[in-house]
Amino acid sequence: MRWEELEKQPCSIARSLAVFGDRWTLLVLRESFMGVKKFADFQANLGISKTIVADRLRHLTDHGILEKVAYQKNPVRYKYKLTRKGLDIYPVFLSITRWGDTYYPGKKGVPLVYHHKNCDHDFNAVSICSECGEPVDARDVIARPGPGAGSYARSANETLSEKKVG
Amino acid sequence: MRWEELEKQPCSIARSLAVFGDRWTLLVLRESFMGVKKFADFQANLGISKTIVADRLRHLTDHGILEKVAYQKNPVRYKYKLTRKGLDIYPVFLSITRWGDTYYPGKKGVPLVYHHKNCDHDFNAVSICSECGEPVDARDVIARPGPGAGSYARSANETLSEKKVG
DNA sequence: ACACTAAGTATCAATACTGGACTTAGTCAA
DNA sequence: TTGACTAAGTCCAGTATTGATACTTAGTGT
Repeated sequence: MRWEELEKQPCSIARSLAVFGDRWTLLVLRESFMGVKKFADFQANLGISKTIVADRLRHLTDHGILEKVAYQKNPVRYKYKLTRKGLDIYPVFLSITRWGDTYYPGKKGVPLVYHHKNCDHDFNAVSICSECGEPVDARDVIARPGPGAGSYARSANETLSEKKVG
Repeated sequence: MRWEELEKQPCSIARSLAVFGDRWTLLVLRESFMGVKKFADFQANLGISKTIVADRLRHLTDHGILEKVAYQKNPVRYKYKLTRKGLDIYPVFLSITRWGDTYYPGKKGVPLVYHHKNCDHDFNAVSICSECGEPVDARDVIARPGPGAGSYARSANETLSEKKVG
């Protein structure tokens, strides 16, 4: 399977990963969420070559996740800022952070503390069910084909029609 | 920066991505969450070579995310099941799904519908603040160094000490 | 004229991935 | 009792993709 084929799969995970599911793309996004905006800063913080930075920034810009804006003229210089579409990826990073904090906190504790301005508390992110408001556990979820499923075969020794997640 | 260096960074995102932030690893995990357990099914569903499947399953097993269990003897056959540590990655996939459903739902609607057995409703995942219970937006979060931060330099034209996310 | 900066590109070497053959330990069918 | 088949892999060669180094561009400052 190729990268571009991913985009066409009837699966929101595959389609999302086609957009930002690459190692460096995810790290570039992390930098964005940390407030980094300039090409040179992305490169310096990540310690990777300019080729990758340029490629990933272009990719994210093409997909409407970052916006390239000139912040000065003569010579023209650019910054990359998150669009609404990009900001909406934040829950993914909160979830990743939560998992990392839980299983790899380090000897002295977590590396970063996240503070919620609205309620003025340090917090963790919790994934809840939109309907009942309870935290969701993988074992309590069943995935069924939706209206956009189309017909495609998979195998897991059961059909996809009623499959327990996990 | 190399893959292994990622693991040592004082950042839960970097450390988590070192474990599962690879394209194929993420897709293997998706299959796991869809109920796939057997080597041959991972390979068939993903349409990738056995070499990669073997490599990624070993990687996930080594990191305690999947568990390799013999489900029969004579001849011995194995299945790969999610551990608690693995199941706890589920919120990451819920968040990815939510984003994909929002921005790439397809013409006919979402490809998969997720059903919460506990409340018997189809649902979406929402990332909320553990303290106030409100949905978290990237712009409302500030990241500060935590107890495990150590001293390391970054640049974003500001210090890391008080940085708005986004 | 020369050094310097931010933001890139071009070239080529390193790495990751594919596809096929092979392995192992067993079953089933003729 | 040979031959075909299965699941779960390994190994190897060739190809495709990725990434690091050096170069480019368009401007400023001295």
